[in-house]
Amino acid sequence: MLRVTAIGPSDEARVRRADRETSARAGDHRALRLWLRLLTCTQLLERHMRNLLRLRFGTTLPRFDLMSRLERYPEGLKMKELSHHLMVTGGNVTGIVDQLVRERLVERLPEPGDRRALRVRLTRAGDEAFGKMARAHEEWIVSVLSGLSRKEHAELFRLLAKVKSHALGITERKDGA
Amino acid sequence: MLRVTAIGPSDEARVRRADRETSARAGDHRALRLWLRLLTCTQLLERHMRNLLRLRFGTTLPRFDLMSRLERYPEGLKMKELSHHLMVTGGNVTGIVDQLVRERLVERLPEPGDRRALRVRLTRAGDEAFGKMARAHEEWIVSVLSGLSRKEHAELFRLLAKVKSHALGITERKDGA
DNA sequence: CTAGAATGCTTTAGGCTTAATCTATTCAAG
DNA sequence: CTTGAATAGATTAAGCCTAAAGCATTCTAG
Repeated sequence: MLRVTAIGPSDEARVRRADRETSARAGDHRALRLWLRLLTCTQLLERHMRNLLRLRFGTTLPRFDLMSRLERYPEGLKMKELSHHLMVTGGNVTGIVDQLVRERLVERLPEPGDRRALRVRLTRAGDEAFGKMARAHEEWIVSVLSGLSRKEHAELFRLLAKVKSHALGITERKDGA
Repeated sequence: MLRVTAIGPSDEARVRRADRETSARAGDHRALRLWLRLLTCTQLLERHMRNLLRLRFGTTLPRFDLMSRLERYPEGLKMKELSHHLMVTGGNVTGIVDQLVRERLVERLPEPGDRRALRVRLTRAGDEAFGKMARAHEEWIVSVLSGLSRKEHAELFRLLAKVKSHALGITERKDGA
């Protein structure tokens, strides 16, 4: 029941694949197809990264992201700041930091002027562990995106910026209609 | 500690936002920045959709996705096929179908020639419920992606296709190095 | 026919994520 | 100073998702 219509890679590839966006119907709106493709792409790459992080380093993407953020702030970040940077809820950050603290990769320090707040920082061990992972991670990303020319990279970057800023404009209105 | 260097929207927007990709350092590889932007964009849109589905219809994106897939196959799909289409594990599909069955939106039917397999199909109620949601969903998508011209849509679509096919080539190799 | 492999699905354990709620602390108005 | 609102973080309940293991059925060599 797969479409055999037009564009795309080899026949084998078309048959082998039947993911979320491949079989969008002809009548579907352009925007819908674009969204499905965006979603598929991201999931594909994200899954690839998750697998590699798990197999090579026994860690997960959220843990890696959090450490990656801390690595840019040697003085540490408050929980609130972390949750803002990572675009996740505070409760989520609490859980991930808990694990990393257990593994001695990050530490919670009191925030001098505010007894409510905590400052989270990479430990020395965390910094070292992150360094190794970051180098590998960047190689993986470069490799998985190497199908595009430098020019295409730039164009994709530009278009995504536009999507992002327009979406921000919409989602920041309190209701979404 | 935010970069105040170059491109981007207004100053307020730059300050207000501090998400995952905004503060990538100058030395980071192009590919890394592109990946972070792709991730941010997708998450932004995905979160928007999740919120709308929850607020307007009391449902979730995975449930919507599954029903959306079934809607294209009136004769139903086997669990295996569903998990392939949705790019998730079989166990995951089992759980989501369980819920939808409880809500009488889909039904499991025996597969005639194979007593191991099950065929999952929208019920009449499920089909009606999905119709309403799908119309709203498409409007939301069109709106959130309306910042791009028709030409830009096409270009983004093309570039993502390239990313996707290259990534598929890589992730299909058994190891990722 | 009959092992043994493969397949379709479910179950389990564990991690991620959210919204909502709670506690402690800080801030601001009177 | 005191009261009440706001803020920082943690906790809880529920859903999503995965990898791995398990069960039943089907297929395939011999």
